[in-house]
Amino acid sequence: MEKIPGASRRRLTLLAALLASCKEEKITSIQIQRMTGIDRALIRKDISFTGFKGGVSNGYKVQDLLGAIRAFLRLPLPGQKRFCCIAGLGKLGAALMQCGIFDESPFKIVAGFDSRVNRTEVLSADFPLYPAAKMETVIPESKIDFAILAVEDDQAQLMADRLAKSGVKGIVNFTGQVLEVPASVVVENVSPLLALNNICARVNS
Amino acid sequence: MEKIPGASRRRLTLLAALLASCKEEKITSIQIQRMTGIDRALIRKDISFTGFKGGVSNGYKVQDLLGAIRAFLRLPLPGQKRFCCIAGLGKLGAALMQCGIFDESPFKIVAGFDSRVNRTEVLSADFPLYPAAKMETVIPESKIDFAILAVEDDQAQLMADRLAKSGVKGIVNFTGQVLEVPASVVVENVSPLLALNNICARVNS
DNA sequence: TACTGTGAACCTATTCACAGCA
DNA sequence: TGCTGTGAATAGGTTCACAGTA
Repeated sequence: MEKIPGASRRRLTLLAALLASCKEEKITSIQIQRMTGIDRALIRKDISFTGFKGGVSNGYKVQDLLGAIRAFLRLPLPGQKRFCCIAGLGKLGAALMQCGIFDESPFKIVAGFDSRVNRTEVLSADFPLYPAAKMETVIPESKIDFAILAVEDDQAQLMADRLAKSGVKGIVNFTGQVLEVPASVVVENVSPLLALNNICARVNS
Repeated sequence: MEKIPGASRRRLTLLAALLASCKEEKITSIQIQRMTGIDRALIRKDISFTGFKGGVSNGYKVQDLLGAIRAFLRLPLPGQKRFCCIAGLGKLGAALMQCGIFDESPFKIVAGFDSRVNRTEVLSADFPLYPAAKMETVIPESKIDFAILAVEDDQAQLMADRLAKSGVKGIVNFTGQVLEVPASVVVENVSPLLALNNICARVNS
């Protein structure tokens, strides 16, 4: 992929999510500005990075633009499942695996891990649950690329180390811990506590 | 607060989280670089924005630095609870309210809302659960500043509108929807799907 | 007319490089 | 020596302004 500003990449990912749920046939940069708060010139600039030139005087065709962004960012399509696992099957991890948000998505949970045997035995899912000790073998065998980390904070770094060692490329971090990972692993922090703190810092500034 | 780069503010919030769980007495910018991947010069620059000058040749005192960052960003301390609510008591919302991650935090969930009466009646929590129709009265009365949005995607914008109208200052958005909110409301997107897509975009770049 | 696409200007953010200090 | 703190240089990101187009 051609090098684009990291900030543009994040906005384009967000724009793809927005377009995916857009009911209209066409959309303009001004409408996108209203929906996202991002300046319309910046939106057009971001779109221009993708090489998409389909815009005409009354806006972009939603599906075409979405396709262009997905292709440019190499975002997975719903048909091309990427395999994920959940590490940590407490209340939150169990809810994530059961709540169905991945159902229509390009991501498929194919394994769950917990260090407590009773969790993997008590819970049921339409994919296998393993004791955490099996991570190093199951993750490569099941071709798992991404992990959702939902363990207790005090186990977070330990599990992140094992996920990294097992070869995952990315971790969605629900824990409050800041994870130290090799450069080959990317982390997205989605801790509700961190998010609330970020909100406080933004509100107070 | 003096104006600082938005990127610095986010990093300082992350640094505060890291320091809060740091067991050592002192820490250097190089150690922080190792733990976070952020360049050490940038870390020192960020710290200098807070006005903290406590660093000496063998690093920063962790507690002092943490205090300085919290004061500068006006982050809440565990003792000064900020009141929050959860909107959407499905599997994910219910797990968030029960999993205890807010227990030791400066955030206290004081209300839950769901548009389905059976959810508010079936679930139990140590704070009251209300039908969504009560949001506009309960939120101001209970002095709720922040909301955790965990409804189904198709209700997300509707609920965000009502939260905004009820006066919340910030929304932690667990849904896959991009929310359109007034400028007075800040949104932090923590959708696992968006996070996974961001990871894909970063991995492929 | 109302939009897109984009060079150029401007502003923000990051890195460098080094003085100052324990 | 090994760190912090910070001005200066560079790189990155955003906004402006306008030509081009349906």
